Amino acid sequence: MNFYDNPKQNRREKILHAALKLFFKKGYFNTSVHDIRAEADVSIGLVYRYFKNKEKIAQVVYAELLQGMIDTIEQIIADNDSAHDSCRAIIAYFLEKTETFPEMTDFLFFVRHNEIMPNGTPICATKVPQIIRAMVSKGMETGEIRPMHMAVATTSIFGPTIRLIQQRLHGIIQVPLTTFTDEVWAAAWRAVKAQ
Amino acid sequence: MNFYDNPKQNRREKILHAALKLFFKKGYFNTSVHDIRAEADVSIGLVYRYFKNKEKIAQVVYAELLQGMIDTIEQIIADNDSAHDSCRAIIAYFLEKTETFPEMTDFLFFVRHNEIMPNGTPICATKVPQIIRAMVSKGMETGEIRPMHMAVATTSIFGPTIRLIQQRLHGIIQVPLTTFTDEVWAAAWRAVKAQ
DNA sequence: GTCTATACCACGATAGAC
DNA sequence: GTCTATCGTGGTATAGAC
Repeated sequence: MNFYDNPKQNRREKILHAALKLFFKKGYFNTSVHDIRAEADVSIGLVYRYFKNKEKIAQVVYAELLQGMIDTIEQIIADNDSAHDSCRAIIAYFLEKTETFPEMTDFLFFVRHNEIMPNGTPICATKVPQIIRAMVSKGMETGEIRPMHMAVATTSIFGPTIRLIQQRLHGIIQVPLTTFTDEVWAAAWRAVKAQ
Repeated sequence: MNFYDNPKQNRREKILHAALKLFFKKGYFNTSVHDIRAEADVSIGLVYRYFKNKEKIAQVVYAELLQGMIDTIEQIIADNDSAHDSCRAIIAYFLEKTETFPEMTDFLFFVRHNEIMPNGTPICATKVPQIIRAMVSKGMETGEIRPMHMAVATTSIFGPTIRLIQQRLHGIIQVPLTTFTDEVWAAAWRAVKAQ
């Protein structure tokens, strides 16, 4: 159980919640530890009792969000036996999460981790691309997906979805992304499916 | 003539050059005005003589980079008479620019403008999407592109390219993106072309 | 136009009581 | 575990000489 879906809310989780909320709203560098303290309604001393410094807060937020995404993606891949079905389910998950929990997709896809966490990320940021590549690679071997560069295949499948999310978070798109799930999936699949 | 392709380099342009270089390397918030001063080899007083504050520097950098991109895209659209050709040329331009001038695509596509420029962007950030939409819209009317939601069409065409750029800038992709131009274009076109 | 010196303050982080 | 009070630094911005 991660901090972001814990209704009990002990103080440590309240701090993480407050931090993510403010990072999303104002950005990491425009958010002071005092802001987090106030939002979480605890004292400044307590924040530093639980977390060594501000960067560490971001690292923990990041690690837990990422783990949640990895778990979901791995579960999806385990539950589906074609690349086709796995990809479709992952796209649906990304779009739906952006509507219900935009802080998550924003933080994982668009926050500049190198800038806010110069001292190495605990979990390798390339874990998700790795899992995705393995799944797509298998899809190519079985003949579902046409032979192409791995980088082109993965970005052709997920790039449109991620760009939709970016535009939605920027306010360029004003309707729920779930409206587009079927259509964006169909287009992505046309791009990569074997002839 | 914009600051970034001016070989003469008067002092104002040197400051803008230095700022963009450091924003790309360390990020806006990790770059102090003193850093910019040192990189441009001018005094701190001079920086503040030319620019009201740090945010203003970012605004000018942004406005000039964006204008350069808008000019190029408009030129491409004027030079080509099908959406097919225009899109291909724009994708080639994005990929090539990322190799020769990564600071540009990084700043325009992935910098969080709301965070570093809370006081309104001078040029509307949505100008490029507008131009793109008009061009794609025309392509739909002429029957080149299949009828679909505009947001899905544009992201299906350019999303893969933009995601490739993001991964390249993050070091996930280690070969020049121009390697993929033909392949990523072909895939994007399969996604949207009329049956 | 260009420089040096410095004011000012917000913020990250710590000390230490309870 | 939780709090209040406070320190020190780094960074934005200005003053004012040349």
